[in-house]
Amino acid sequence: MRPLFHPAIEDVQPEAILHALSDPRRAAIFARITKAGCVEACSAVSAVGDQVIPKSSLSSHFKILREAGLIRCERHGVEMRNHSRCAEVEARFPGLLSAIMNAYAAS
Amino acid sequence: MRPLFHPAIEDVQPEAILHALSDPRRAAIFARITKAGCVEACSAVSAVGDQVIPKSSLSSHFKILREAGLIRCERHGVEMRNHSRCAEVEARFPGLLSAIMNAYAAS
DNA sequence: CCCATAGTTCGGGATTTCGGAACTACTGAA
DNA sequence: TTCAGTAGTTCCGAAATCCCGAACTATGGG
Repeated sequence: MRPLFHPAIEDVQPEAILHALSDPRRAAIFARITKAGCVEACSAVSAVGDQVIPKSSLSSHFKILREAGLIRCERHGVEMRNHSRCAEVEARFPGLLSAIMNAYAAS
Repeated sequence: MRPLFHPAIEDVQPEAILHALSDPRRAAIFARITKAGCVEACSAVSAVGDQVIPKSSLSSHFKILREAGLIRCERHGVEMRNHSRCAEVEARFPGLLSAIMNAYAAS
């Protein structure tokens, strides 16, 4: 399997990050990956709140997060490990991710 | 003319703000309104960069910014005055708007 | 092999966005 | 008061995007 595309941190665009996180389900997925020590399988987040997410939708959510530069995905056997790129993104856009996650937590 | 709808600051949702600002043109419009002492006519931002924005599109951009709680619009004679709600939003979601605007400025 | 599991891709229906044209709201001048 | 001009909104069809079930691919264990 060919390795998945990940943008270099300097190619990461604010609009892509805002678009990715403007969906509360994606924001919740990203928050969970970031909190969970930066490693988790995709299907581990098969539901957000009480809402079940079909796996085709889930797959596209992960793709959007990945292409926005928010997560890094690599296959380990049959499952995927998802690492948060939180630290890299924070270095490039200081305060952005923490402010967004705080805003969701406060709402 | 009936007054335009504006959400109360406590009803403002992070996803609406992120969605509104995930479009670089809307982000540029918001930045301009915020910088320009919080007052400006809609048609004063008829272009962003070298890209002309048709007025029906401009109207919908302003509507999205307004309904997201980012700006306050009121008619004064034939034109509209747009005030940034930046301070209110910063109070509700500390650091959010400044981080977003900095990210755009840095990219 | 064959099966089970984890994700991806495909397809087409629902939703959203875009922008030109027509419309409304307001002002000032004749 | 009527007319003309300016500022924005609404309408509507085309284009783009989102959503999710079904089919498919990739991997590992019997």
